Amino acid sequence: MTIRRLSVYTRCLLQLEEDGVKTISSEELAERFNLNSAQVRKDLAYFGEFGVRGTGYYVSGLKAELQKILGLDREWQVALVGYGNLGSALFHYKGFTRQGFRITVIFDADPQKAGRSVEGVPILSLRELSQEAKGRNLQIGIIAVPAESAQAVAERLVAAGVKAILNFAPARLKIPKDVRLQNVDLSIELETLSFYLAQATR
Amino acid sequence: MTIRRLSVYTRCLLQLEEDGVKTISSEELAERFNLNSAQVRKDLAYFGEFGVRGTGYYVSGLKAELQKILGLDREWQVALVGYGNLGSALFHYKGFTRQGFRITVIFDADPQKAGRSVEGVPILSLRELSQEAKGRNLQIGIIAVPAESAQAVAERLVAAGVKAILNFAPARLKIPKDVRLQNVDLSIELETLSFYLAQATR
DNA sequence: TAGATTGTTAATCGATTAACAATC
DNA sequence: TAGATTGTTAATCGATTAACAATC
Repeated sequence: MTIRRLSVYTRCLLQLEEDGVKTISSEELAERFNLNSAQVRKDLAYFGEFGVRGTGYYVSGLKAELQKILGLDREWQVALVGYGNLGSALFHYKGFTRQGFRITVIFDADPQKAGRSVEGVPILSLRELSQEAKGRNLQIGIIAVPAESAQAVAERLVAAGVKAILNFAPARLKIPKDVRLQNVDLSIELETLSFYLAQATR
Repeated sequence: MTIRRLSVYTRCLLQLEEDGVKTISSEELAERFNLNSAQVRKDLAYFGEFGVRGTGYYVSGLKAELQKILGLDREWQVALVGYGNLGSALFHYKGFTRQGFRITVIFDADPQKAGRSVEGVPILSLRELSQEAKGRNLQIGIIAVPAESAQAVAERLVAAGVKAILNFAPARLKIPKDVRLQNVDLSIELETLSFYLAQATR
């Protein structure tokens, strides 16, 4: 949860910097997100003494620190697996590139797609993932394939040396403990909403 | 958090039912998700006495109860706004329909798309959202448009009577308190991973 | 120095877990 | 009745918040 908040702070600081704001207090920062100022200070202080008593935090300084902590000060090589609607949407989403996430290779099972390339990024055959992925120094894998093939894809990504996986397939992946897995489960999000609606109409 | 877990339990029970399993104990259920059995019992007991001491929970009975609690025993009318790559991916994602979420209308700003229809669902002009949405009894809106237009879309959805919004745009939406908002933020997910990677390589 | 705001300690709150009487 | 497992109370843990000395 702290990390998610750091991510939110960072985006806010980027905006503040653009707006020409030089310093910001924990109080102001907290206000923007309905958080507690003590929580903001604690989140930040955990990673170092970034603030100046009586003044607050220097926007660009803090931004740079947080980017470093979040690993946003470097480029990450990302493999996208699955180039259907979702995969395509993720590939074209500009927010990723802006932050140093570089999708350098795409894999897809469809022979029609494999062999082509989009915006200079090659689409390779899914079956060749294991060989093709090696030597590319991939750190992150994004899984955007149907649930059935997700586990197999995950295993190949792990074999290719990927240490972090973002999974959009509605499947419970089993992967080694040293590989970090982040699931995005659309059904859970929708069901949270329908729970709320169901409660409201009773 | 409890609601998210209920959602997970439900999916598990569906699987168990298919597998012909009749009863399951909180212990077994907990094991599957690395949870504590007391937590499972507490989550369930909060909504009623669904278990049988000495036996556990009847799979199909509990499934039905949870579906009712989560509002999955009825159909929800969903409006999808934005029919780009992401919107299209969401529309074709079968997981939604399976659970009673019916996308009955799509809105898009592109005049090329407006007027067409996909799988019998009309794509209407975004500008007409306010009028067109009325009378359709929409309960849920999914926002899959660029960040710039997200706020305007949200306001129109609210005006059309939508009480729950699932937002994929990287924007902080301001909406009335009685409307439930669920954000899916892809950047935060990726940044959580890059934080982990950055830590690991130090 | 006076005012502002941090970093941090102590207090509070909520969520998770352990333990067990109730009961099938 | 004996064994199993629930629902629930009490204990524990972790995260959030309040308070304040340190200090710019």
